[in-house]
Amino acid sequence: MAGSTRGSYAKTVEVRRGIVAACIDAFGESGFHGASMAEIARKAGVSHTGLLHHFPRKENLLAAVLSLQDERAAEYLAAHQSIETMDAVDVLHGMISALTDRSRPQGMLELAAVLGGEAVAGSHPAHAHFAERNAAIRRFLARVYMDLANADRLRGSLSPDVLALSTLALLEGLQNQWLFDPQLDVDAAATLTLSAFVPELKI
Amino acid sequence: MAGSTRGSYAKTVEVRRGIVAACIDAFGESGFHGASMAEIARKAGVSHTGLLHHFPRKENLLAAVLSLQDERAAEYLAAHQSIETMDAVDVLHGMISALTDRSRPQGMLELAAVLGGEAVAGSHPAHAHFAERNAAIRRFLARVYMDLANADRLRGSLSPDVLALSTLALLEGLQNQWLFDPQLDVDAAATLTLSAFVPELKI
DNA sequence: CCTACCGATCGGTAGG
DNA sequence: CCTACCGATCGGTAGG
Repeated sequence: MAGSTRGSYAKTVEVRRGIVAACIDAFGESGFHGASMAEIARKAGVSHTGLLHHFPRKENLLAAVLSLQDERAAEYLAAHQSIETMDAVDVLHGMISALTDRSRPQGMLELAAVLGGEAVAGSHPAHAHFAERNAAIRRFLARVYMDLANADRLRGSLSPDVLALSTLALLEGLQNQWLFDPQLDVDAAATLTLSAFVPELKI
Repeated sequence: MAGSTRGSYAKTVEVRRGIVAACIDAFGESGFHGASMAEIARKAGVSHTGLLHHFPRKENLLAAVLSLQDERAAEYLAAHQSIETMDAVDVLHGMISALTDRSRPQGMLELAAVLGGEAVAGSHPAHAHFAERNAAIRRFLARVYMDLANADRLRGSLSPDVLALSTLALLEGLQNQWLFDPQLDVDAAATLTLSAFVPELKI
């Protein structure tokens, strides 16, 4: 009957969710190449072959994790109002406070940093994904800075494109430094540094 | 006789050098976990077991590569005058121009970026090494900025420590962005951004 | 004939 | 620095 069918589907969804959660854990800890299918299966509480039933290839796990990241990012933007109605300075503040936000579901943040770092390698299966993701963030930030420039809320003579590139580099770089040394106050460093270009960011 | 002994040593040194060069290539392309011992042996022109004769464990290869990096960095500092006699602004210029310097021996630069990115993972065998290396660079940069502050050649109110942290984050972040998109003019972005704090850096 | 898995094991390759 | 291998594990697949 329909009930049992729905039950089956529901269980599949749940198991797959658990597997992806295990991947976030495993990839965030050891990277894509450093994590093994066996380790992921163990963390997810399924057998090795059970894991393969749901995700026939290791790269399918990577794709699922990257999709979830994109989904979460879209949800975040939707929840925190649309980009259109959000003030540019609030956008920057939001990106900065996300640097060390431990309240984010599980280790999504560390995962992004670890995979993004590992994907610097040209042959990494997620290299193209992060290249496109970085370009998208730069385009987004360039619009933010363009808005600020048009409203005369920018200090200095740097172009929106240069500011976008340097901001992304600074934030990603600070996040990495923080993962190497959680003692560092990278939120303050980000705010103080960017306030040289966006005075309203002060404090 | 002494001659043959010397010959043996010379060959060992040469073979090991070739193996380390192969590692720079392989690790820079695929990362530590992504590269295989077989691939490294092939690149170095030795057998799998020949490789294991010189480096019994994969992590020994990583250690050799990291040592060579440290050695090269020390040579660089020695060649470009001692830090003491070098002007602070020239130091910053040098670090910026190193970002995309293709003339550096082989792929030492990409290697550093790929391993440094991969080592963001807490369980990575080079994690502690890069944590210490980052801390050393921050200490060095803090001294550079302290010198500039004492000579009143700094703009703004950021502390040397914050400037050091943000500078390292910016430069490493820009290097990563450049590896994802070599079209980007990251040297200009670095110079323009840092010139907000060090006016003499202009152009 | 589907699903959600299992225990066992494939051929090949990892580091050693 | 080679051939001949190991115990374990890799990603992936067999039948049920």
